[in-house]
Amino acid sequence: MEKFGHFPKRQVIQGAAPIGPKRAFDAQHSMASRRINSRTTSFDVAALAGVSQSAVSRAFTPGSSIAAQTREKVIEAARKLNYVPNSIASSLTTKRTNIVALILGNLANPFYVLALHEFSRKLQACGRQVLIFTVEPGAESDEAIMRALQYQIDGVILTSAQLSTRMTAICHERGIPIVLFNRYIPASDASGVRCDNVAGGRLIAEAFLSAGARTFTMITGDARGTTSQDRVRGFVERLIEEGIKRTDIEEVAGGSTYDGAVLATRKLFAVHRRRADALFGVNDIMAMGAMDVLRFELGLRIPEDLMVAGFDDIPDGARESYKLTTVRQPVDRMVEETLAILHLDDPHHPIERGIDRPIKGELIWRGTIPQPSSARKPAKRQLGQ
Amino acid sequence: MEKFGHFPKRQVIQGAAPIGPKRAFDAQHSMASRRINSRTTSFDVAALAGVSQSAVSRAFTPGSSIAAQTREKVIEAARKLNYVPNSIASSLTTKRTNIVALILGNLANPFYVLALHEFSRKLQACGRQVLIFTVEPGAESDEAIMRALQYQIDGVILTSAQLSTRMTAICHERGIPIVLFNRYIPASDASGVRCDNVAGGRLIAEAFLSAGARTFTMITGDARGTTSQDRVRGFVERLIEEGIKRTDIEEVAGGSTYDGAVLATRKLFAVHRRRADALFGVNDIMAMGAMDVLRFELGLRIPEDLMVAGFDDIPDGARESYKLTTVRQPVDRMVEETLAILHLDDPHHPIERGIDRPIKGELIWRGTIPQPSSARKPAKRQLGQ
DNA sequence: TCTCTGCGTGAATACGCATGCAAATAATTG
DNA sequence: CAATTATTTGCATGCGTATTCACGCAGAGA
Repeated sequence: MEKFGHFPKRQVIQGAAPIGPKRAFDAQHSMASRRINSRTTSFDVAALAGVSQSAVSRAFTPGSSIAAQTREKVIEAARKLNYVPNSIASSLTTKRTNIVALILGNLANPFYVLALHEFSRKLQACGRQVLIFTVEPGAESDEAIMRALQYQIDGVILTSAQLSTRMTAICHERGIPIVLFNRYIPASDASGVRCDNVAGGRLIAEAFLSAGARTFTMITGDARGTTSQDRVRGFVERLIEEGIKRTDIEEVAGGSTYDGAVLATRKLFAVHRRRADALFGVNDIMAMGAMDVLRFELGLRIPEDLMVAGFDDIPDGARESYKLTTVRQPVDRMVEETLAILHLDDPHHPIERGIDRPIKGELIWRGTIPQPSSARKPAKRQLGQ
Repeated sequence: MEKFGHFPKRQVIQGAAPIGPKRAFDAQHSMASRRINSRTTSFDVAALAGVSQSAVSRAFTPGSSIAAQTREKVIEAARKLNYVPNSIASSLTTKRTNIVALILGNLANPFYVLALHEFSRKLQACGRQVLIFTVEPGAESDEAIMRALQYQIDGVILTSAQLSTRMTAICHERGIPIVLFNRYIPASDASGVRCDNVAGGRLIAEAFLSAGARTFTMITGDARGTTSQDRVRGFVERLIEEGIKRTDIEEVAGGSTYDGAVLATRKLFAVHRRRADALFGVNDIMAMGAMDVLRFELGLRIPEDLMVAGFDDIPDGARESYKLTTVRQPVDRMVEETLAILHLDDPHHPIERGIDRPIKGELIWRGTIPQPSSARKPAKRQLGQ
């Protein structure tokens, strides 16, 4: 891809009326405004409103020192010219772009779509923009972060992608906060917000146990991330406490995807002819992949023949086809915490390093585990309308 | 939200070695680089490499006039300082941000996630960034577009949101191309790329007819958009051609969402006790909502008791739980065409107005319509790995 | 050896806006 | 009414980079 291009010079119109040195500026700009693609600038507005460019700037800067009447004049002139302030230019002086980079590693998992939506909503609500970077699942995020830095973003949010120590350092060195979403890196300088995955794993174990399960299978996710590991850990921990033998818990890697879980389930049950009472998909999308294989390829009934649980509580899992019992990750609060750690409102706030903020999830009973008597109504969640 | 903040002035260090006026610039910048949050600039790199700032700029501009040896020196110095060019500053002079605004109206429909992913991938591949705006479904996109304009984006892509004539005009006036994705507005200045929805609707009708259906129901989407209308039109058109009576085709609005389709289906079949051979969900997500009601609330078998078809071919519909027969929208080509109309590579290309580019979809046979003998293997599509 | 190209280079400047500073005006007080 | 104080305003400048212009210099041709 060629980066260079031909950018036309401003044409100097010769026949213009003679003007004094003081008006040179205005003239230059009003000439320019005839050109196609020329933006109208604060000078144009200033000229029309009969004030200085500073006044225009102030009119659009909340809290700055300007008379209400002047502001109105300016706003009116701006309206006439369809003027909008150039955020790019403004960023150059303020050193704030109001842009946050969101690095997405796995859009195939609806959980991250949920997160994206929530981030976008909340950031838009406070006048920021979201710059998206998609990274192939499991790939390094280094390149994406470097690109983000070029755009002088105010902060970086990283979901499901690897983060190198070097990148963390580079961001911090520049005063750019970076927060991991739904993961954390132990003993790292990078901060992160996540669900309390260990506790969540325990909730699932608890649910299975309460329904009488004694032998278990797990489909695990990305082995490099703590997220999957922690869920597994909490799950196993709780089972062991209850006297389950480790040999009665089998795990297979499902790569965090639906398709990966399909393969894993086939291997587990069709090839190895594994018998188990319960299957824990370390996230919902994998649990759903497993369910489809169990039901449609192996002819098993859920939960009668085998119980299933997931983790995340994505909207898809709530549908009648799955009615997946799961642990709800409180996306809303997680997003809130993530933004809080970014301190977008206060550029001078020292960067929060090494924070690990686990947030409790909640067990959502639906149809894939027989429910004890002390039951509540099944919960549901929606995205959008 | 306060926009203003206190930005510390650069501290002038007094005890610095005496320097000539020529080096004042360099000194200022190298002093600055000690400050927290200070970016290293092209001047810093220039100083270290022993060249002028122009040379640094040229080193990072492909195709510019610079000796290979000089470029290397500069790149080396930049590497040492972790320097990356400031795209914001560069945009100020080039008038190109390499940012494209993507306005999303309905992330709850995986089709748009698919599109987002593809846009992101393709744009990143050619060195552009994607600035995301989410708009509540059905809401005006005006505000989002105005925000995008502030950021001097190079183009706007609009999915599933209303576009006012005024906004189209404002964008065009500024030389910003705007393209509708998956919709078009008749007799409008705005260009758009979409699937050939009429033809797609006909494909579905054809499939139903080939399986022997004679009475039909439809769950329709957004009545304001042409997308749903066209699919319905093609569908009905083909049925009428085959001698189906209009009274044997009923339609209910499903609001383009899963939940809306659930309600619509209940109304249609549970309340009105409608009988029909086939149900056409105007998009996959609605067809899936309908299927879940038909199967789990009404106990109907698909396709034995009732055939179903969707439109889009989202990955979710391909799963064993649904195996939805549908029309595949060629996202890949649609995205390509959309970007082509944007002409990002050539800022001087006149804006393409009023283009309507329909792209043929393809019928994907899966399990929800009994398949005639001339069958192919069911197709599958994936997002991500 | 001396012009004629043409490439490489540095100095200077513009891009559009925010802000420190000082001047000017308005509001307040004694 | 004069003396302050508070509020507005304009001027000038800087933010970091791309690009124009003019100049230096090496190799080509005469």
